[in-house]
Amino acid sequence: MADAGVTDRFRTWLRERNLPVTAPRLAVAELLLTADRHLSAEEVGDELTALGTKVGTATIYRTLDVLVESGLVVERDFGEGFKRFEPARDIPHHEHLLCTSCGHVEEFQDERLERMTTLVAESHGFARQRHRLVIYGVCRDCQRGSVS
Amino acid sequence: MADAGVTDRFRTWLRERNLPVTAPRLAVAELLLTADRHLSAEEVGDELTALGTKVGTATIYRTLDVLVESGLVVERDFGEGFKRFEPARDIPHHEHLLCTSCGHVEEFQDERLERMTTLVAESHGFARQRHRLVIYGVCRDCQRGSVS
DNA sequence: CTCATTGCAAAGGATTTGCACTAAT
DNA sequence: ATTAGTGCAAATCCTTTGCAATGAG
Repeated sequence: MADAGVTDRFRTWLRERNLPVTAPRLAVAELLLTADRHLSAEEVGDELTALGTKVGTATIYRTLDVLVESGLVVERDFGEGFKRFEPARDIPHHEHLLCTSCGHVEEFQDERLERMTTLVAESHGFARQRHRLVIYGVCRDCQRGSVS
Repeated sequence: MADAGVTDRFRTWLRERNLPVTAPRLAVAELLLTADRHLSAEEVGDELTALGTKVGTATIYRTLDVLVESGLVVERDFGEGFKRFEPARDIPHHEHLLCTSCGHVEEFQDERLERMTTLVAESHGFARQRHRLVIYGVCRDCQRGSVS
């Protein structure tokens, strides 16, 4: 299965700096790197428990930090009161659409945004570092049926 | 002084729905409505204490809720781990620039953003509700001198 | 063996809530 | 008098930290 390869980058990254390659770390990494959704720390824990690979909360948070540091995972804050994590794909920078009804997240890109934010920052005397755009709305599915 | 008039809108709003017009509420409202910065709940409390008008934390949060409900104040989340509040001015919608060094906040407008986000949302099947854009960078002041 | 990681439980920061008490109308 | 608001402390939510036990290299 190709999935095994997903955690290899993390394995390598750990070995490169003589950090222990442990089962909990690999479990979190594999789950997150193959995830198709933007997961919260709690969700990561729940999914792992469901998979029979229970990992302590502290370890989850600590591993998430390591994954973010490794650059394999990106941390997101959509103003929900907690953070979500997504695998860092090749996409250089992308924005998010968040369904305020079910929490579903979609992504999109817009190069104009990059230029626009740089110009705005400059005109205010700011040295731009990054930006964050989130569009809130109701997704297709939620617009239809009841979301019980 | 013209400042007194600032809280009148809040007074009226409260009276209209038979809600008690209390000293703590007016204190929070006056401070916030005349603020020139985006304040956090904690800052509101500190400033009030400094002014000799100490208000309990719970009351501050409860009053902030009321103020937001009244539409006189707007709540912002810049991903700092806490919320900030600003008086709702006439500006229909504006974006923010946040200095990652000192926390200074500046605002700007861009009508194109409104249109762009609506189009993007539509193309993804989302019914757009609102959006949030924050540009992070280092402000002019922080780019110079040391920020001790 | 040695040092980093793990897990649990306690600690933290921001915000909320329960409740007896006080105040607005 | 009523009814809602107030402050305090306890409680919650998400996340971090202390520490003894465990495991990777």
